[in-house]
Amino acid sequence: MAFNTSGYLPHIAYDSVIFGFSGEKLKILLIEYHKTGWLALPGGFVKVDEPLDEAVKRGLRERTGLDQIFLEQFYTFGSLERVQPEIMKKILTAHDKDIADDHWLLDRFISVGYYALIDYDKVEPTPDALSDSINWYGVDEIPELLFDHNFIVKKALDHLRTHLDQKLLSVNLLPERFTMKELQQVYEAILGEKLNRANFQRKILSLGILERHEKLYSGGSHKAPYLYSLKKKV
Amino acid sequence: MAFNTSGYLPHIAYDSVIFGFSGEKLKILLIEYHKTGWLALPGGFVKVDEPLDEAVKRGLRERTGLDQIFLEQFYTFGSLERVQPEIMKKILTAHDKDIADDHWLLDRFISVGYYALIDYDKVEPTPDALSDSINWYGVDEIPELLFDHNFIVKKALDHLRTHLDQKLLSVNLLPERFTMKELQQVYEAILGEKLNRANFQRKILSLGILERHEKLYSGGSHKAPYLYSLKKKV
DNA sequence: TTACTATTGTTTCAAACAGAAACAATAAAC
DNA sequence: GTTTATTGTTTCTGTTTGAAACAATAGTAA
Repeated sequence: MAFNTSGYLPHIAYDSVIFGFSGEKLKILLIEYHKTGWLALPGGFVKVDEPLDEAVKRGLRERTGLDQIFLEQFYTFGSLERVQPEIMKKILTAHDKDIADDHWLLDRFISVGYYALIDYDKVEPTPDALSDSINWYGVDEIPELLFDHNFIVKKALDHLRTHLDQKLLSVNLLPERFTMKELQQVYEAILGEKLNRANFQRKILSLGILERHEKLYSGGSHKAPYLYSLKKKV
Repeated sequence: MAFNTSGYLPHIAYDSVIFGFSGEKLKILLIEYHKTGWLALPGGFVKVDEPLDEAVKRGLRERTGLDQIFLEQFYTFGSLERVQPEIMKKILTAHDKDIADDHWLLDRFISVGYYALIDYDKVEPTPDALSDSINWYGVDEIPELLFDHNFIVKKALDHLRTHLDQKLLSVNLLPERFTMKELQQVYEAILGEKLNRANFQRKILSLGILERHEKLYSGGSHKAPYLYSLKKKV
């Protein structure tokens, strides 16, 4: 075990699965590492005197520019298979860093998985020091990722699907005001199946947590849909 | 940050909420620390080359003597409020250990919460080196616990309640063969409310995952109930 | 102005489900 | 046999859900 003067807790990391909805598809953000072209989830480390949640928010702010976003922890990954110091070493050396064999980043890490739901259109994805680029990928066309990140994405999607309905989680993927059709599209993208329009509207409205606003005249030659927003808490 | 030759990962712990069902009430195991009388969840640490899940199983085996038990991770606790080195120091010194101020156990810990469901009657609770005793406490009469352990118990119960139905989780709290009444009592103890007998039977049987066996003649002067078990997977 | 079209909001109808109560079966005691 | 306590099943009713039809309406085009 290497001594570590980085200011970060050793052995502990987080990975975030950042979901956005593009208008038709559910997507997540992936970073591409310098030179190697390897893809992975955006993640980071926890400062020694920083709450875990706060560390994840910090990383998200740096990556997306967004604050106040929906963020939830879903699982902590602590297997041994996920430990691959050779990979980490290559990433670091590709970035022109000269790394000692006992550098703390080459140690074993246990990683806490978080997922975020954000308004796709409000984001300016920003790479960090180690990554060339950060881009959106549809959840049904995720390429091979480093470490156990494909597994992490799968777990995040599972979690999102089973908790979809609590308090209309999914509105976090839309702008403040949205139409019923947009909301249904988000549901369909997450669940990966078509839903019945009439029943969807009935079910969502029966939750009683949406507020109906003015109509949205889009210019189409048909009835204009209402805009909705989440009811403010009383 | 102190250097650590213990063979355990620093800064990472787990806490386990071990549920058992006594025939009427849902209970959990709590340890009492040497001399101080302080109560806490049984927990432990992860060896440097040990999978997280394995570490928790190991601890459970030592505490309960049981292997092959139902175990699930539910949340990871990483706030700063949970860091209380003074408390940890008192526990260790009460145990006649002379502890340096930079001992690794006094550092900040992030703790992964697991819960286990076990057959109450099969367990011989066993204290560890630091604890005097380990005993059952009804979930509605949990005393004040150390650190954030009351919060951890609450989160575990929440998680158990919302996931109760998946694959009849709760049968893990009963012996292999059980009556419908016993199963209903487990449900009632977990949910904290009475359920309708006829509807419960109908709902559970409609899941189609129980096998019906011979009747259980208890000696009571009334119709004998059937015994059930979980269907083996095909 | 008046059809016409595309889309959205609402209603209807039947099937499935859930909650409460009644009914039926039965093991042991008297 | 009769009685009693408990368990297994059915019936009745009201509610929810799924699929389809119906109604409303914003623009387009004759």
